[in-house]
Amino acid sequence: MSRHASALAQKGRSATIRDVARRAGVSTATVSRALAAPEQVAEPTRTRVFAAIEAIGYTPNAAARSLRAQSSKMVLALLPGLGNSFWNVIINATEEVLTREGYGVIFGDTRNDPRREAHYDQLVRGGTVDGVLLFAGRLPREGFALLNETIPITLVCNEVPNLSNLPLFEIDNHEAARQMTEYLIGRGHRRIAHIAGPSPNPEAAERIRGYSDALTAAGIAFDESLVWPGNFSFASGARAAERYLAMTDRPTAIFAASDEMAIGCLKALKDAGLSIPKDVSVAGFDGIDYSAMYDPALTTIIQPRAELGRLAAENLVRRMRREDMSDAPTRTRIPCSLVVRESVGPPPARPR
Amino acid sequence: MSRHASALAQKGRSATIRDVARRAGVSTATVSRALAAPEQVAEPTRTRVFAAIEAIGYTPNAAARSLRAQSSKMVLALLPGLGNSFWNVIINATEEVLTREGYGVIFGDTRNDPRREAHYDQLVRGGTVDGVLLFAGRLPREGFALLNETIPITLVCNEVPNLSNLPLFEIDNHEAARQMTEYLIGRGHRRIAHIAGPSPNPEAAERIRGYSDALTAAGIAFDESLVWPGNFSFASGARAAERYLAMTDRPTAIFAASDEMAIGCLKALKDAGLSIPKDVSVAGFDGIDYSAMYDPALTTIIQPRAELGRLAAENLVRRMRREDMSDAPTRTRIPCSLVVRESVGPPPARPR
DNA sequence: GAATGCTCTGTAATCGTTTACATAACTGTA
DNA sequence: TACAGTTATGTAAACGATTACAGAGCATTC
Repeated sequence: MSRHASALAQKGRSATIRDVARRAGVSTATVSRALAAPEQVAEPTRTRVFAAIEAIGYTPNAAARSLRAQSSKMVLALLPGLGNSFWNVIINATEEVLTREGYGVIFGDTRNDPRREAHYDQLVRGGTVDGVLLFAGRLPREGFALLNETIPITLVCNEVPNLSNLPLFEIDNHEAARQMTEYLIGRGHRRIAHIAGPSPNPEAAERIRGYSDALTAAGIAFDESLVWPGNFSFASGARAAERYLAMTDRPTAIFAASDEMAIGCLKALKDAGLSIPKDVSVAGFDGIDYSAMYDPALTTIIQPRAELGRLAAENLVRRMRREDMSDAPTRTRIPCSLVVRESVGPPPARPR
Repeated sequence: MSRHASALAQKGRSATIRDVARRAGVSTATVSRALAAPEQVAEPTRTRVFAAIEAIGYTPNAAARSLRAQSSKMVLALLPGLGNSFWNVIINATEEVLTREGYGVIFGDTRNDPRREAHYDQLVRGGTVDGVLLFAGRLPREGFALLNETIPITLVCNEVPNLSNLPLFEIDNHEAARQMTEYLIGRGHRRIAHIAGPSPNPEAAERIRGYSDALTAAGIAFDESLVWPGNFSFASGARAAERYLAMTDRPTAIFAASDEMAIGCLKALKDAGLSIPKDVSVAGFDGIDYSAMYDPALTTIIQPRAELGRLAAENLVRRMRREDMSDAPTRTRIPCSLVVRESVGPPPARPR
């Protein structure tokens, strides 16, 4: 017996269910059952089986299991940029939930590259994954094979135009942006600029709408020239700062659609010798970890990122397990909060 | 024919190699060969096969392929904390390389949790992955089944005590820390504190050694009470700041073993009313994106993170492909650079 | 004592590929 | 013409699990 085990080890081949069955003196069916439904096998047999498993050091082969069971217990999480710190917490939370529920997670990033898109497409169509968590705003060309609805897909923080019938978890971007703008107005600002997110992004558009609606509600005319383009990056925040500095009739507050842009802008402003919030107020959006560490600490909207990730993952799990077959296009909006810190103050007294 | 295809679609079953073979009027072997080694199948046949594949929309089943080929084309990347911004760039680079080379990546985080460790252990032993990229400093208990050397493992930025015979890619932490300390001394500092990394971490220890060696070389006595504990987090940097503020005989410079600790410290110092670098200098380590955006911008050591990730991934790929069978324990040290920014200045003039 | 039901286990088909081996159809050469 | 050497294809056996079905053994019921 032990000679056999060592022979296995030498061949580099790992133990199979047959080896376990042989050692325990039962059939492979019994071993399989002992693992999947222990209550169905008699106590003495079960003990023998587990002893054999332990002795041989057996782990079921995932490929064989997937093949037979037609399910891989794997999930694909597709992000727009793996390196962005906004996603950190969400990634963590989803990984947490999925691992707990017995799923592995494959993280991916298409970057608009057709070859990468094809790669992830294969993963879906080849049955490597049982479900997809879509963080990426843009869908691989032709909408992926995903659309065939072969496996469940859940959207997180990113509405996807051609996938409007899928469950989506996000905050109310319109409301949050409205709230922040209202707050700025409340502090006395009337000329407020907005550094927007990338234009094809529906969430960015919602934030612009919230900003604009708040202005209108306060009787302030929406001025399109105060909406500056951005793409959520530091660099685009810095570009917005340049724009600001070049102006003669400067706004008294700048509301960025992401913390990274706010910080990029802040840094450029400070480098130009301005003092925040004395000379100009800056507000962010997202509530990434750094927003609290910056000096001045950023007044921003805190997205409950962990909760978003958790809920989306749980939704996906339920659907992969067919527990939740309601295919109603549920759009779940998690409440988020405005946190007042140091980067926003009253507008500077106007020199007359 | 098309009735058949739609029948398939209706059953929800995806097309198999048999369907392709039937449609193209060849055997499954030929289809398989057309895919794996096109030059082995005659031109007209090949065209027919590809036409059939296209028409049916066939993608090989990954589980079946893995089972038969005994390899999954998947890699497990184990990190200490998925959400840490130090890893972002490295994650990106490894994902980039591995995807390009036709591998999928599963990112994981054990968090010292036995259940999670077991989960990842299964992944390795069950053949879900062909190789492991180990970013985590600590190995799952008992050293994982990994140690059986069934599949290649490559270490990144983290020496693992019981895995000293594996290829490792990192910077020269001792040299980098020595260099930074030397720089601080060069700016006139003689009383320099060090916020250390977590104590079991070999890299953290190397940095302490570099710091200490530089002091000694400059004829400054190493003072153990100036080495403060930390764990690479903002919070531990802030705790170090408290310690500093409570001192009567304060050091003139603080050298943190990570940028996050430096920033946490900086923020606490500034909140206490100190001005950096006028009142005290602060240096970081790592060169994360935020280090350049902070105010003052952080003088730090820039780790070539993308290169580290790329090299490690390429090394792993070679070994998974058996192209590089040299099992020599190669420790590759990538050079890194000190970048001078704003957070370090000369020591303040001493009041006498 | 036969019929019925229950619990436990085994037999063998199946999942969808890959690939060793066999075969067939050529080409070229002696 | 026969034989060897190519080249292109097919046949069928794996890979390692799960599971429908069947059967054995035993207790219960009429």
